[in-house]
Amino acid sequence: MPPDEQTAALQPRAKLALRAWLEILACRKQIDAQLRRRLRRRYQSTLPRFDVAAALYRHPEGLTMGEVARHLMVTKGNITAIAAPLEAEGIIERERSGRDRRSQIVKLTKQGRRSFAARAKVHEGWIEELFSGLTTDEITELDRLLNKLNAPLKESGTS
Amino acid sequence: MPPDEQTAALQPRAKLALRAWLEILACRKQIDAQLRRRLRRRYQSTLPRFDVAAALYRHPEGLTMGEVARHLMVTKGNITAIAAPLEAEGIIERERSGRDRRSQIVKLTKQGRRSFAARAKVHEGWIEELFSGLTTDEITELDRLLNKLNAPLKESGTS
DNA sequence: ACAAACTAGTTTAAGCTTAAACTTTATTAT
DNA sequence: ATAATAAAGTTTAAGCTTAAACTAGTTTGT
Repeated sequence: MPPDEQTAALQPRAKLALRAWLEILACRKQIDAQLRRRLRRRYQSTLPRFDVAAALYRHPEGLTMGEVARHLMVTKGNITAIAAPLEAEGIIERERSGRDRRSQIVKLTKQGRRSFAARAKVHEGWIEELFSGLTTDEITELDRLLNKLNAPLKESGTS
Repeated sequence: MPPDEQTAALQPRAKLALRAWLEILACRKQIDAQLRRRLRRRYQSTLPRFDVAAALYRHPEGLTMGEVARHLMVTKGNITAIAAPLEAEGIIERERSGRDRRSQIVKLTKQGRRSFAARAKVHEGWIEELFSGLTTDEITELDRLLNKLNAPLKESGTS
């Protein structure tokens, strides 16, 4: 049998998708590495901790541990692990929920809000810098395509 | 000072980029989770091991440990860790390089090539399925945008 | 009331990843 | 030649992440 009849001719779409997937991985890895390095050098902190703080910043009323996990699309056990150092640093605080004694409400402390607000501005600048290769229209289009790609995948949630 | 004059009015581009970045993270996480789960269920294996095998499959002449690390954009220590189980499973083999005795040439074993070829076909099907939300043209455009985003970031390499 | 089923959060074990220190071998400059 | 420098790969410590088992508290069906 001719070796490339099947792989090359019949599946161009699969190859394209594979290329795009590898490119998603590459972009994510590069940007992630940059952000991690900068967070570490400048704040002696990490990206997962930043992400938890970001979720709580957007929800001043507080979130349960499980809600934080859902927002970040990770397991609950992961949040347990990240919350410990954040609490030790005085960034977050937890109180037992009145209505459900298994549950606890996690919030940023006053100090945590102040410190996150400052870091978020800096972080935004980093992102803009890392996206400097694209025009504003291209960024918009990229966001649209990624949203469309992501939409059908959202059904199966992390727990 | 008015609180939103700066953040809202002067930096729409940064907000767009931030949204796109979060969308990259979300897509990557969803697809990654799907692939990991399927590799585990079907082959009792992992994505990092698949990635190492893929790099070696594309280079039948063999690669040094450092070259594998560069292809995968991870540290050399990481490859050391992933190579151990792959070697134990009989997927890869290593031989000391003649010209440089620090170096070693890593290759897929015959069995490793056979097994990877089969898995790669299945994997490609999974990717195509996970990209079913996009048209072929959209996938092409997505790939183009990600390439453009990635290009300037490639300068600073992992080691 | 109360047993069964469920849910919130933690713990555990395993694997991935990095940065930095380290060992061994090569290269370079004198 | 040989000392300084650099490079290949490994090791170590720390942190992230998941899946699965577990604890404690809640809800549901009878």
